[in-house]
Amino acid sequence: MKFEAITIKDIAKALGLSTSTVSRALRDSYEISAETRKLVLEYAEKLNYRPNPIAQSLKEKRSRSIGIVVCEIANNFFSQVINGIESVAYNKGYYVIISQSHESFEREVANTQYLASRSVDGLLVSLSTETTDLSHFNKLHDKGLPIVFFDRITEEMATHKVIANNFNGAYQATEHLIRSGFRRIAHLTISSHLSITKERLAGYKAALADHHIPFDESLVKYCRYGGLIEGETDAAIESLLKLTQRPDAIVTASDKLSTGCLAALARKNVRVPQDMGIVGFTNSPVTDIFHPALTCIRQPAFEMGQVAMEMLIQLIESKHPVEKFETRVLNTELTVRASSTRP
Amino acid sequence: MKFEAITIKDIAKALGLSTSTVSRALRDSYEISAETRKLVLEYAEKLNYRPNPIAQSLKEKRSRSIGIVVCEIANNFFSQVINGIESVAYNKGYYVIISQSHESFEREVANTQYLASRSVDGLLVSLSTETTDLSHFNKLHDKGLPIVFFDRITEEMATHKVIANNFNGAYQATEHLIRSGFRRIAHLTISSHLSITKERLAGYKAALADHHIPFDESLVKYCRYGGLIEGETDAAIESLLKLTQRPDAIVTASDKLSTGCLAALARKNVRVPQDMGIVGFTNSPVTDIFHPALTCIRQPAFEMGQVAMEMLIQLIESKHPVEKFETRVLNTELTVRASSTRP
DNA sequence: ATGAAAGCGCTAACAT
DNA sequence: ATGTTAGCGCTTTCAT
Repeated sequence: MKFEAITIKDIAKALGLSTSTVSRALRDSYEISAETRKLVLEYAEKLNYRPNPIAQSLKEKRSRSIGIVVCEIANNFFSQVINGIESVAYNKGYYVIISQSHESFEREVANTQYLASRSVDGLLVSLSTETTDLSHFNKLHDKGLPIVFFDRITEEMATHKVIANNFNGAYQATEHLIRSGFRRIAHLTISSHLSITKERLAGYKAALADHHIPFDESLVKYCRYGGLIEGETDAAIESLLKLTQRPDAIVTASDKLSTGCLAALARKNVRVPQDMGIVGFTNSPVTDIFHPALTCIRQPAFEMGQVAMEMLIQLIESKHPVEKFETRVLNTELTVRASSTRP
Repeated sequence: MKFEAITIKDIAKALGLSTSTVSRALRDSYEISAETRKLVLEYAEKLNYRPNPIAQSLKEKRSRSIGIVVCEIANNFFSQVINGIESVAYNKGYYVIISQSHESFEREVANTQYLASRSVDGLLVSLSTETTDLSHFNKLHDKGLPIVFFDRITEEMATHKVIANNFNGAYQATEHLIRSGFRRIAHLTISSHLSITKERLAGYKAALADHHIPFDESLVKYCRYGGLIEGETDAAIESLLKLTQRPDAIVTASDKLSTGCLAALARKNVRVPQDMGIVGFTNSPVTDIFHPALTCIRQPAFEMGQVAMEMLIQLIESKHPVEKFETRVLNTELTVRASSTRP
């Protein structure tokens, strides 16, 4: 009997009404007298009555809460996305439950299951790097659970999606390096089957092609766990530096890879930008105090969260099954700093 | 009828048993025949039956979930604490619901209320900078909801707490600057009534005193929102630089203040460490690539999360009301880098 | 060892 | 306009 919370029953008893009348008054039903409503509302207010969301969920099979499935919150990009999601959710009266997979497929599945069993009204998902099998999402989606994918999306499911313009971002980054005089540009990126990896790789290749620089497979290094694992980035950088034709610049595809790259190069006494130019995808708020200040591609993370949440609410609150799905593509932004400026 | 999830009823019907028998078999009650249990368990397994946690919560008034109340997750320290919490929670079968106050008292209250109404079994709390009134926690605590405070704690409530050794951390930071030859050391810190602020200020003062440096009130600058608000840090740094006796070093008390300070000084063309030494409290994983590399006091954030969660579980699972409370103090770690090294 | 039934807090169909 | 009642999925007391 932990919380002697006030229930509808208490109010009903005190006011000599039935629980249903109280419930209706609280829910602002039309078939209620103004008088009774006022009475109930005032009394409820006085007692600071709060409906028990658990009971509501059990009854209504909905919870006015949504689940987020991401790999990490200790990550500038994702924590900013989450803030965007929350800003919309808060205004619309939805609660947000965050879960982290730590890039583990197994954890992603477990989290998804848990969220579903908690009757979340919808899911906002960015896939883990290990995920190739989508059946845990597909099953729920088929049963009618609204899902919106963001950032790391999949083509296998027909639903709303939001991504940054990764192609353009990588294109811009690469082109900027080329225009700054770099010629042998490497690409340090994440797991090869993530959507963002493919999109960024394509942008990188396109920029090279448009500037008549031949694509060299050996200059693309994949970090399966995006630098999350100890030594992953160092190993990749090491192998780039060992190439007989060492690159003179790197486009890094994620937050952790960008910072990991700067750190690894510093350790190897490779000077940036003199010996190696860098442009990185990152949403770090402190790129300007890096050594050197990091030229970066920034994703509109907060906005992505907002858009994703709005799309999800649209799906949740739509009267009719939504048939037409949209993939919103948000622009990235290049900020030039010292790390890509040829001396 | 979103999730046609299998219920106990379905199993009962299919097996020609009553729901109570099925429930007992599932819960491994002693008063059940081995045969029936086996039958039920196998069938449940086959159908991939999952008990509905919402129904369980409603019934049992517990949820095997705990709530986290923090100001921000887009913060190295807190996201690391959360990871520590999760690591323990996951192993012990607890689910974690994270809420952010964004340093707003109102949001903190709303979040707390929501978590409580969601029947969380306990709360892990780090106070918002605006919070002075603790009645939202006190009411719940009085009703028996276990609460453990971490980092930004309160003396007003008798319960388990975990903090870093903020006094020592600040003492070490200050003493290190003194030993490095700095003499006029400022302290850039957070809201004055936060526990961490007081503890750190005391450590700072003690180090000055022990080294016979007079304490100067004008060298302590408070940022109400810990640098979360635009321009807050800049204004504080500005006012330090305007002093007729300008400081030659600063001890910064938080992540955002440390990075904000470096950025502000760079903008003002104040060279670090030549014109200004810096030691900062921060859990940023990238202090080594800052310009200059930042000497810092690191808090054992992950461990703090683990300890807090263990304490909370102890409270939750204790058969008898816990009477004896503990405040665990975890050691901080000073790492010396360029920002505090007199040239 | 098993079943029947009540009840957690709420909503809604069905009376009146 | 209001009350009665059933039921969401589960656990648990009380019968048998």
